[in-house]
Formats: sequence, C-alpha cells, structure tokens
Amino acid sequence: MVRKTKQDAQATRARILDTAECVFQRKGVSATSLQEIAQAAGLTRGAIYWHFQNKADLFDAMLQRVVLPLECSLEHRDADEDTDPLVALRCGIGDVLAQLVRDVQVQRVLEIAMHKVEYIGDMHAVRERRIASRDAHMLDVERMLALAARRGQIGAQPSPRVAATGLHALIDGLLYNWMLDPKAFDLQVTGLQVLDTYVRGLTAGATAPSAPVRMASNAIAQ
Amino acid sequence: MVRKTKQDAQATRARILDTAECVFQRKGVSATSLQEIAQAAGLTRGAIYWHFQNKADLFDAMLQRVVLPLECSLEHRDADEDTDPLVALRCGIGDVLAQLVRDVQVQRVLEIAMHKVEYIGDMHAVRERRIASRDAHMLDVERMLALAARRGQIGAQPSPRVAATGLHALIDGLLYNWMLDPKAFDLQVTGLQVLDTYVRGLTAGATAPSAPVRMASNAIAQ
DNA sequence: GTATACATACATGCGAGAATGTATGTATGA
DNA sequence: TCATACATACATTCTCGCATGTATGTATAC
Repeated sequence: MVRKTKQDAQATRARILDTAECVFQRKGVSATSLQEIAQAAGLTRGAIYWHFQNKADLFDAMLQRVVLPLECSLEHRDADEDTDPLVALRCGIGDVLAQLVRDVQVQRVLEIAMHKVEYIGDMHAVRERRIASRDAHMLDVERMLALAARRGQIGAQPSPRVAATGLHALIDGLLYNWMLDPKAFDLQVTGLQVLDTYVRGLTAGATAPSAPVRMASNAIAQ
Repeated sequence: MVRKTKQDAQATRARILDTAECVFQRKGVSATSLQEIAQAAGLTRGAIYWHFQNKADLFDAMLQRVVLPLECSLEHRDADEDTDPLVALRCGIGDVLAQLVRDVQVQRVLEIAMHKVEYIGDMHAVRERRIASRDAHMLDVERMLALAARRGQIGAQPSPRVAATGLHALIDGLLYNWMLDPKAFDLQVTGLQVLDTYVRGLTAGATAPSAPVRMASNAIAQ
C-alpha cells in the first residue's frame, strides 16, 4: 500500500480500534491475535504496530476512547451544586443508563471490559486506572450524599461513604448483570426503579420531609 | 513415578485444583499453560490430562468445587417458609458474606471468575451455567419478596421481579468491587448496612408496620 | 498363596502450528 | 530529500494434543 495523509492515518487508527472492539467482543482479548484484528480491518500487523506499541496499548486506547466521554458527562453533572443533590444524582445515573442503552459501541466496550478480558500482566495498568476512576466517581457521589445528609434529605445512619459504596455497587451490579444477559431485564426502567428504591431507603431516616424525587427529569426516550 | 492408590490419586487431583487456583489468580486463566500448573504442583502435564480433559474442564471442576457448596447453603436457607422472608433473606446473604470473608479459597475462585477469565470459546458453557445459577437464585429471592409483599411487609411498587433484580445486582456489585480492591471497604459491615438500606427502601411502601429487621441473627463473627 | 491379566496413574517425547517482536523494504506526501 | 505510513519477512518462543512408555494397584483364577 501507499503512504497516506495524516487524516487518512487517523482514519486507519480509528478503523483498527473499531475492528478490535468487534473481534475482542467475539473472541475475548487474550484469544485475539493482532493478526486477526489486522486482517479483519483489511491491514497487516505492521499497521497496528505503527499506531500502537502492543495489544495492551491498543486495548487501553480502545477503552479510553469510550470511557473518557462517559466520565466527562458524569463529572459535568456533579458541577451544579445549587440543585438538589438527589435529583442531580438520579439524572446523572439516568443519563449513563440512557447512553448505554442507545450506544452500541459503549455496550461493546463495557462488555469487553467486564467479561472478555483478564486483568493481569500488561493489563494491570488498565485495572489500576479502573480502580482510580471508580474511586473518583465514588468520591463525587459521597460528596453529594453528604450534602443531602446535611440538608436533612437523607438520614445519617449509613454514612455517606457507605451509602455511596452501596449506590455504586448497585449500578455496577446492574450493568454487570445486564451485560451478562441484556434481555433479562430492561436496563433503563429497572435501573431507575431499583435506584429509587435504594434512595428511598436512604431517605427513610431523613429529618426533612422528602420531596418525591421520582420521575424528575429522566424521560425514558424511545 | 509409580502408580498410587485411589486415595492418593484423589489427593493428586485436589492438588492440581489447588495449584490451578493460585496460578490462575496470579496470571489469569488464558495466560496460564497446563505446563505451568503441572510444574507448580510438582507434576507433569500427563497427570493433568489424566484427571481432566483440558483446561476448560479443569477450570470447570475448580469452579464447581467452590460454587456448589455456596449454592447449597443458599438454597438451604430458602427452605424454611414459615419464618419471616426478609429475615431469611438477610441471614442467607449475611452467611454468604461471612463465608467469603473467612474463606480464602472462595475469595480466590471468585476473583478468578470475575476478573481473571474471559467467557468465550470453551468457557462458554461455564458462562451459561453462571447465568442459570443466577436465574435460579433470583427466582428464589423473587419468590421470597413476593411472599413478603403478600404479607404487606413491603410495598407492591417495585414488582418482586424488579426488586429481586436490584437486590441481586446490589450483592453482585458489592462482591465485584470488593474483589477489585478488598481493602476499599469492609465487605460484611458495609454489605449488611447497604442491604438494610435497600430493604428499607422496599419496606417504605409497606401496608403492615415494619418490624426492625436489622441485626436479627447475623452476628459478625471474629 | 501366588501367578496372571488388566486397569490405573502418571511421565516423556514429538510434531505442528501460531503468536510475538523486530528488522527491513517501499512508496508517497511534504 | 526525508520522515511518514504502512507491508513484508524472519527468528524465536510457546503451547497443545496425542502417542507412547512404564510401573504399580487390583482382581481373579487356580
């Protein structure tokens, strides 16, 4: 083949990532050779080794491409502090669920990250970043729950940290099980119902009368 | 080496499984060769091929050895129908958490099953059984929640199915995150607190006055 | 009791393939 | 002309599955 312009090269890079997503999802990360990805993308291994150091680097880039926007949308939600923290929380999570339901690419990458990769060796760095990302997100949630507690919207009984841990576990578990079998339940509907149930458990020990949070602003599209 | 008695052979088989657990945990399933397991166990590949058909068969046996007792303890809980279903639910989950905290072997296998294996190809059968097991357990939980709803202990608002899905997701997420970083939180304490919060969210819509379920019978051992 | 026959419980050796990383070739845009 | 963007070729290293070897337990016959 011939040398391309920089835009063409970026397109090639994107094509490699797109192809890798599909092959990884189908065969798992460790069972997929770079040769397979290259062939499926209509290239050779040389192209992959030009754009990425090795398979771990490729996997990392693939993950970042999807996860970064997702995290940004969450952090953006946390920004507004004048609004009701419980409403903000519900909206943020609702957005993530909605995005996941509608975006097939996010589904692919999340399925790979949860069920089609072994976090060892080269992937250890990826695992570390996963933990860091989780901690950051949990700190945000914890901060919002602490604010809600100060406002008397929820009780102080489970500490904000514990409450945040549970909330995060609930969402993680939902995603985990939905990825395992997407037709087992409706992620958006069930997810919001379950989330509301958990939050209702938190508001049970509230000092202030709890305003009905449900169905605030997350219209279930389509 | 020489031929052993049947008991010796069973010991060899167990040693292979024990060794496989450790190596799988350290290096991941797909990156572990049977040669490594054999060498770590002080044997050769011949021994492994005698006891197991291949790596998938070995992995399956390893999983069954730990999961089966765990499932039995859960189903045993579900048997008593005359007691309070919510109490029974809490005790059952509390038992599982306690067992997980105290048994290092269960921790190893669960970590492997969650983070160190890719569910594709040969492992697909394992994944299917994982789904089946989850469905069975969720049916049990759903049945108990339906009973609690009929008794007016919890509201009918989230259907038993949705409530069970959330409950299962909550536990799954807790285990998943704890396995990712065991020192992030105390599984037993946080787990029960979070579980109580969720159940409190269910009881919020109850018709009958809810008896305090907390601290019923799950003393946190040790 | 013991000799025989067979199954058991491994060890060892071999062949074939496949994946990785690197080194090198090559044609083009700038 | 030179760096870029790939393709191609090569050497090395594993791994798997099978086939075969071997020595012992075990049951049965006599």
